[in-house]
Amino acid sequence: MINIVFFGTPDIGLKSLEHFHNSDKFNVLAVVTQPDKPSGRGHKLTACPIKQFAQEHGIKVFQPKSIRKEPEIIEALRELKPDFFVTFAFGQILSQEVLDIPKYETINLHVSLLPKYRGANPIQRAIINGETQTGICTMITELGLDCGDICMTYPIEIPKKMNCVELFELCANNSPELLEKTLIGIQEGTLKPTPQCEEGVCFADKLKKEECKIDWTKSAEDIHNLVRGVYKCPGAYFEFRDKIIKVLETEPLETAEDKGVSVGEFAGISKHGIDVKTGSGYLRLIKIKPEGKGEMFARDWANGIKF
RNA sequence: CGCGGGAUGGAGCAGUCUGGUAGCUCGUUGGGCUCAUAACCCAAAGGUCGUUGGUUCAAAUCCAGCUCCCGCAA
Repeated sequence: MINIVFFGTPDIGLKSLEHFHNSDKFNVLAVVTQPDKPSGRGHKLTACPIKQFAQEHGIKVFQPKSIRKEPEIIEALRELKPDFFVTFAFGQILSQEVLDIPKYETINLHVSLLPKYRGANPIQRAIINGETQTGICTMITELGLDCGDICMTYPIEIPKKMNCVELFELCANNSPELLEKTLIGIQEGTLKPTPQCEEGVCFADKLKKEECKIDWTKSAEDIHNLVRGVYKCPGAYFEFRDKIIKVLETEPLETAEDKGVSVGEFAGISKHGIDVKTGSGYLRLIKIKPEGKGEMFARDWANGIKF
């Protein structure tokens, strides 16, 4: 039986926590997660998905504001005598004092093929940049940003039409197995972590709202990548009559025919969607979500607009 | 009590301020035109206007309560 403490916050780690909880090879001693925050309409305090799961299954929960500065929690973790810490989208930086607690190691799961896309938003950045492949990997957590030695990797293909929510799910689904193999490998001493290659390091910065505004002078392909890369979180958008129109699904068109409109204007409306001229090629808007409204086909939206 | 938008035939909207015949763009069904069509023409079906109560001769519209959906912000 391997004793672990799970550090995580959003639902991408839920599958992994669930896997450890249900496995008879592992024992989840406790969960460490971010404090409840006001969220949603009405600013009600909301527990994160990891905390909700832990509470429903009677797992002890710690919620430090900053784990480095709360000796009581650090002491409590030490007394649990864990074999491993597992971190997965926790959202706080650990201190060396914390890293030294587990008997073996602190293992982090990162959703990219390191050393590429270190940082906060690797999944979305990979899609925005038009990557055709990414992956997940486990690593030894060190003090720097996603710079520890790599334990195991698992590549994942990104089809041209996949959006970030689908990719999130793929990563989440493949994570439990990789974590399990990593922990067992390290415990048995059969797995030797290897340092990251310093060549090819790049960072996936946090997404800024401004980046999600569609710049029609870019190519149809680039905009398409942005749309699926930030799908629903927070969503690519443009403005129309002072309203924000989010774009959920698009398709770059092959046609080279010039329809005689300027960049950013609607070149045609068909039952398939709305075609917009971009800096290079045309982009067909298929599904959108106007401000204050639900998700709808672009065609339906156009029906209600009086041009 | 964070700020705001919305609920009207199957879809998207207008109409609400100023109460008085249920409207627009589509979709569906049938018919016509055409070599042909996703194009065009004609016709039809389809709505307790979110819900409850109030005001009124009369409420989608005015007043009050309730339910549900969504955007911002965090």
